[in-house]
Amino acid sequence: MNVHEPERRLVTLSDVARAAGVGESTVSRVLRNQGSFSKRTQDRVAEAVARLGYVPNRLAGMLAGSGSTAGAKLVGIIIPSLTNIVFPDLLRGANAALDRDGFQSVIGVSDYDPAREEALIGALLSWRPAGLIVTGLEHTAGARARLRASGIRIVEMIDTDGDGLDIVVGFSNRGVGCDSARHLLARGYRRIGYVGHDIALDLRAAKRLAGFRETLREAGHPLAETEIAPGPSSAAAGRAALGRLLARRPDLDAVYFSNDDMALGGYFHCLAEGVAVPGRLALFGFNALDIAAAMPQPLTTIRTPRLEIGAVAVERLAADGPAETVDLGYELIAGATA
Amino acid sequence: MNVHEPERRLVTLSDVARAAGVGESTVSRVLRNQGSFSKRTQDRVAEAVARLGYVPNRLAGMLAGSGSTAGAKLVGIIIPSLTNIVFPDLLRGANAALDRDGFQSVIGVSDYDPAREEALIGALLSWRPAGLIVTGLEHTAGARARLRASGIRIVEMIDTDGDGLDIVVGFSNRGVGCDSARHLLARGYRRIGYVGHDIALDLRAAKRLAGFRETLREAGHPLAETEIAPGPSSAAAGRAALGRLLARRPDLDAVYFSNDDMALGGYFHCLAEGVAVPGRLALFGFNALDIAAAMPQPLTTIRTPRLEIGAVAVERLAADGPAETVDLGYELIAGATA
DNA sequence: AATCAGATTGGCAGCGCTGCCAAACCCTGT
DNA sequence: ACAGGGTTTGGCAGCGCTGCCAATCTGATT
Repeated sequence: MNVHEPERRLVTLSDVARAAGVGESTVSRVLRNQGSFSKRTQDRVAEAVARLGYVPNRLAGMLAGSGSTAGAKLVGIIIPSLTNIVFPDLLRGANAALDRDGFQSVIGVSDYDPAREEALIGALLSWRPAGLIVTGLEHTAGARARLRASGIRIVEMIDTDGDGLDIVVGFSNRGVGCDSARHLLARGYRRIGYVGHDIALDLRAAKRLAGFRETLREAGHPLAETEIAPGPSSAAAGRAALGRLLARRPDLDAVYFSNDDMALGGYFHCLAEGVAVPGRLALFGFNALDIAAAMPQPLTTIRTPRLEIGAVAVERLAADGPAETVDLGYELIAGATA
Repeated sequence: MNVHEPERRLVTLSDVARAAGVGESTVSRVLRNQGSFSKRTQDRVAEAVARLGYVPNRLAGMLAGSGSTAGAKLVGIIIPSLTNIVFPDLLRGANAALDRDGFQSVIGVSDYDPAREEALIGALLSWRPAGLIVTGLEHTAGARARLRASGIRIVEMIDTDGDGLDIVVGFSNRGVGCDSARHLLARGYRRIGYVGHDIALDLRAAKRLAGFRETLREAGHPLAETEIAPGPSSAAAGRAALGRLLARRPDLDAVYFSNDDMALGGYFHCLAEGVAVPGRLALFGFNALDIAAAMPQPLTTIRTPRLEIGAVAVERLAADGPAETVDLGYELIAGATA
């Protein structure tokens, strides 16, 4: 814009060194509080930093520091979506642990698209992170290859039903489905339906459904009917889908939802249509959203350790233990709807 | 771990150059698809990249590229929270635009703490981003100084009620409060209360309340009573707070909530206690969450252009227009609760 | 065959910081 | 006054990549 602008170069570490009358490495040591230096030097450096408004350049720092022990204090995180509150929760858990350990994070959102995930993996690896946290166990062959070739720590979170590349932190989605089914059976429900969202997008939901279905079948009361809403989960989708399901099968006495969003929508349908819950129809969700607990009748659902998963994922990345699967479990919340 | 491990150095650009039998700068040009090179060279480079599994080092790239025109394709984003779906939505909008323009983002979460925001600004600036997107207009003096000194583009999003540092993208929260009040007045409600969450944390909510309160006062029907739930907004907090409010003032005929989460909780309270909505009590929210539209009676609320705000924020960062305020407006959704 | 503009290409100096190592100091004890 | 062991310090070579510029090559033109 202004041709005469003196092309203000940003303040660099060597500017600080000059201003403080010390060497560059001394400034570097003081700023990282590493190695030894006198109090006097420290004060002079601090003064110069403040006076010049110096902001360290992490890019340069990480570049220079790489290759050696110190390494990058950076982790990449890939989640499939920001819309479902579950994933921001994972980030929240991870963030807390990240801050504690002085790490930074770079985040990628795959929109449930495996190809996009693969691309994101490449993008994040190019930051040379100390580790990568991805969601789920299913990845394209290319993604798997890249992760393996990267040579860094990998954490796959949320799902423990399958083989992981390195560290896996989560719980058994299959188990969730089984336990959900057992609960409904134990309460005496027999004509049970399922309302889900597009399962191609959400492999974990598919695993829950598989466990649920199998448990019902083994008990001799096979899943009576399913209704899949197109697109991602939402209360609106759940409400509409339950409507369609009941239109086809008015005899159902319980419905299992792919998650609480859908279940909440189902509950709204029941309220709107005067379907007594759980007398006439029982509802069962998944995730234990805060909002589900505030309903007039608290939703019966499964609490998943979302924050813990994020936190443990980061911990394991930082530590350098062996490859392993950490099952954080889940908890059935017996609400008033089933 | 393994002492004998050949200290596998990662593949670098010069390895690729050697493998492809071309110069480093040629590889660089091909990879960035910039400058000119022959088809044959391109193929050879592509082959070498694939064979060696080369992953470019962005750190080095950005370091080298800085100082010149090209500059960093990186923006920093600071939001106060991940819990409230509003902020992930902003990220979502920003992400879409970011991808389109080939930018990467680094995200910071301030937990509504101004001091933490200031620290995050420092942390993000050290990535030498092309621009920074922050939330709201209120920052500590130190934060403001750092932003100004950074010399990069700054976007403050969501709130247009005040002076911005550079670019401001959002809507008038004060206006939202005013229009909400006018709507309730127009519908004939006179004994109006307010249910909010900790306002020290959420300056935007405070501005809405101020506009709401003033409009009511001017109309001669001042706000009858307020109830502030401690902590962040949630359905549970809204439900409990409405309970307390009505216990004190059973005569209220309408309640304005700090947002839809709180309003949803309020609605649940009404359902649970048999308070007729809107006959006995009208409810008015803010944000137009998807879930609010799926309620048996759609919530009357205000739709905010969250995705657009994120997208426009990024666009303005990338373009280099003048400092200005972009008001994206909002829309009153007349539901069935008020 | 010589000439010339334009297309391709390679070499190399940094970008700002950290790691390594030698140099300079600072105290003791003798 | 001098050696010996720790504490501070500064110099400088990279980290891997891009920008700049000169060198080389290409094909068409004269």
